[in-house]
Amino acid sequence: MLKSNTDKRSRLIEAAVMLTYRHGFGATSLADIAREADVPLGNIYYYFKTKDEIGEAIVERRLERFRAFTQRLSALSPKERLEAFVQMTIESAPELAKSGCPVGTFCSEIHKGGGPLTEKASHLFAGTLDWMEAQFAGLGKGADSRKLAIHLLSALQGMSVLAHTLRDPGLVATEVEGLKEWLRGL
Amino acid sequence: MLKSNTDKRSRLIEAAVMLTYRHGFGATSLADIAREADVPLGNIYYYFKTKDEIGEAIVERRLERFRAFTQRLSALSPKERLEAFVQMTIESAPELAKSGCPVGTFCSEIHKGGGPLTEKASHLFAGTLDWMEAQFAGLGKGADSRKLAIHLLSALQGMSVLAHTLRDPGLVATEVEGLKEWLRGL
DNA sequence: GTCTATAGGCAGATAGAC
DNA sequence: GTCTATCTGCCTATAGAC
Repeated sequence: MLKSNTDKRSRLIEAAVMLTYRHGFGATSLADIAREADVPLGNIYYYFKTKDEIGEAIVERRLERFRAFTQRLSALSPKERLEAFVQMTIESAPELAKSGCPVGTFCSEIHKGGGPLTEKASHLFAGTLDWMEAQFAGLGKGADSRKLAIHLLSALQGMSVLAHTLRDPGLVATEVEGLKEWLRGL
Repeated sequence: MLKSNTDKRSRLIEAAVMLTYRHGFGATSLADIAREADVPLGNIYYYFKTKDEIGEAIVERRLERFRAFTQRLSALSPKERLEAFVQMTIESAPELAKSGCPVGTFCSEIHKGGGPLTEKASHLFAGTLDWMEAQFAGLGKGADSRKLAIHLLSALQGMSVLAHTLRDPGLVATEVEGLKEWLRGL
């Protein structure tokens, strides 16, 4: 019973993560999520009281994924970790061109609403920035670390917006090459 | 009769531009636009057959504004024009932190839908890129001009996404400073 | 050209049987 | 815990009087 419980809940979140990434949070209906997860519409409300609660679950799932990803980099040096992070964006260039950055597009959309989800969504960027800052600090960048983290994330976000809007995955490789050179020169 | 006609139509577009910028295109209803423009709801359909047609009008209005802006820079040198462009983002830092880049957030949202508006919205970025490319070409950058244009627009978009999501207008000044230095060094 | 009233559909959310 | 049926409200779009 607990198993099927978490199974369904997890399937719902996974479906919500994917559909929201592809079509946006507002454009994804609970019926869409239920169908994708193969769960009856009304049953969603046993797991989530409101649609916004699903939004919170999406944020948490993405945070978990991010933590899992950075943990896999724990054996590397700070500089190698940062390089691995930007390398990841090259590998996901096709998805970036199709739907943009999963974190950036979600945050942008949610922040236009101004509702209670806004604060929760901010954690996604804040968490990424904190991790990047820690890597730059590990590189000996001291007080500049935060600024460098913002600069790096900003560059990746801009690249994603353009690759998405111009539907050009090749743009990712070009911009990332410049970023890697920038990282090496630090 | 023609006057009041264009008046109303123009008021509707202006209201749509503003509300869509603040809350997103999908989250803005025709009723919202009608109320803001002080036009009865049903009367919208005399000017626009569908909501998507309002989206197209939004794109066109923004393109006009962009052309008007670049025309005001015609007396300057190519480098001064680019500097004026990035300077503009500093002046609009408060709005950027509140609602993001008007062009970037609109394009991001529309591109998730995949509808017929998508192509139209692309013109916004394409037009900006073409203009930037022409300035870099005027600087003697030749074949590198397109890449430089993409890099500049990408940096501005990334900055906007972060300023928006972190609600931090101060971030704009910091990033633009780096961009201005980059421009001077070209 | 302008406006009111409303159709028709789909969204989020709930009730209640099982 | 699960699922069907349904409520309520808002959305886009239309009909039709003026």
